[in-house]
Amino acid sequence: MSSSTRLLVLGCVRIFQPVHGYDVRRELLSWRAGEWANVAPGSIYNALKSMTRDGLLEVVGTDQVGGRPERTSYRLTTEGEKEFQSLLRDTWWRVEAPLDPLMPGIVLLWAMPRTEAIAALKHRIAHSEGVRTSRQFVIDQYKDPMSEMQVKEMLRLMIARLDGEIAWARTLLARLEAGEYELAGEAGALATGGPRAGAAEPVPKVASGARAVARSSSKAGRSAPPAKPRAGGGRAGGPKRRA
Amino acid sequence: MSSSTRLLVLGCVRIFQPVHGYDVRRELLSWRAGEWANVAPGSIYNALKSMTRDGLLEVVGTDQVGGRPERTSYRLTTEGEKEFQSLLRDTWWRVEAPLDPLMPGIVLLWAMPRTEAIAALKHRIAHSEGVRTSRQFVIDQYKDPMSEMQVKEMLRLMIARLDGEIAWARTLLARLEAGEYELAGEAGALATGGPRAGAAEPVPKVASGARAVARSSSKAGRSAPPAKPRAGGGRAGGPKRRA
DNA sequence: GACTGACTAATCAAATTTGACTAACGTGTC
DNA sequence: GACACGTTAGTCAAATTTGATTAGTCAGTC
Repeated sequence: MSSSTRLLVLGCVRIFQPVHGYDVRRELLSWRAGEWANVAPGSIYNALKSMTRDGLLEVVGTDQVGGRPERTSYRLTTEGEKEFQSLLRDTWWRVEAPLDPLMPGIVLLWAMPRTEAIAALKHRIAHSEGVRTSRQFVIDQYKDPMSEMQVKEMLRLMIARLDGEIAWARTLLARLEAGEYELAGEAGALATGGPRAGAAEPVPKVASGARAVARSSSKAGRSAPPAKPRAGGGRAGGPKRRA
Repeated sequence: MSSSTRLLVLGCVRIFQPVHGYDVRRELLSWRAGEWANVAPGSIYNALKSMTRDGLLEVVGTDQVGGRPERTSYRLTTEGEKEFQSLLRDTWWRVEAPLDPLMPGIVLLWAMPRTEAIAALKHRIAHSEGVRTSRQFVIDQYKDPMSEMQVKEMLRLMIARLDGEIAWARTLLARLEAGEYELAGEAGALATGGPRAGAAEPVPKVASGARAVARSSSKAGRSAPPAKPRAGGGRAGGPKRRA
């Protein structure tokens, strides 16, 4: 399973050990972990099992109350404690960008009419501001000193990310309202993305036109299929190409 | 598959149709889609197949060059075009928080020594600023007018999110340096998270102590296992509990 | 006292994801 | 020409994820 799930389950067992799966599940769900990590019921029981197989957890025993399903209780092994420390460290030291559900939308934004894009952006901004306010409100109201850090810092990070997204959305909104970019149904924009104009040329084996898509710092020298330039002169999957 | 993958593959086929899987794969990988969405080779071929089964795509034909594996070419059906529009719309109108790999770290931060937490935060800030600069640089250098929007806006959103995270990290850093919160090995903090002090009480069935973890706006009234208060008085999975 | 609805504790089939692997083909080079 | 190396095109077993479903318990209520 993903290292997030491993860390979360390991951490949860570590706190409450010995615990059984259902308790871990309730705990994790009470953290709203389903909203920022992959923790569906099945994932938890699976994590418990596979980490037991890997020697990170061990079964303390099983009990049964009435005719209910048996409960299996787990606790960390020494290995598990090591792995927990290691995963926690990794999480904090490795800087990873979160998987962003909006990215695909951005890459394909040109396929939307400008009016809708503008409307959607306005909606996103308003919505995000609402969520922002509500989160801030929770922080301000929150009094339990015991879970100060976990809850408040989580909320603060959420707010910070929201702020970032709101700022970006405003900028893009301004650009779109100013007529920047070419969206669906405009000028030379392609409506359905059918075979590109100019696709007549039989895609000659050009040597290696640079295709600078998000050429960032991290992970230099990947061995993945290197971008091959397409007919049309190294476009990055863009829709445009005047006929 | 996830709707991100569906949208991405559908969008890609839509642009280049008719295309075969390998081309979609190369294109998506050239978008660095693997970094912000689930697009491994297998996922793409699977998406192609299952969307064909669902009637969103149709096979145009197959060809073969020499003794290489056969290539199957796909294009959108009318259904597929509708689904594409619908997914794109959804992506833009539904405001979803990205799955954040740092959240588990925050929830479990108390299990780390303060010195390491501070060091890690400093490292994160420095690293993020570096990435930020590099992204900005790419934007400034980027001249291809054809893919202006896709590339630049993606980078701008990444930068905006980074800015948010950096701001948050600075704040938390300041708090930690000021001695706020109780981390591993400090005062009444629990070292290993073993059975809580006070766990002697056999977890009586308390009625319903509110357990306000990230009680935010969205999704009121979930039917998920509602937080059951634990022995120890409604702690939110926190580590603390003075003996 | 039967019924309703919520809670407990998982399980399982189906769908999805991963990424190493295959196997033919091209190109350069010694 | 033999060999290394990268590319093309996709496959497949294994691991993981999903979430509906099972099946019994319990508190309230009509």
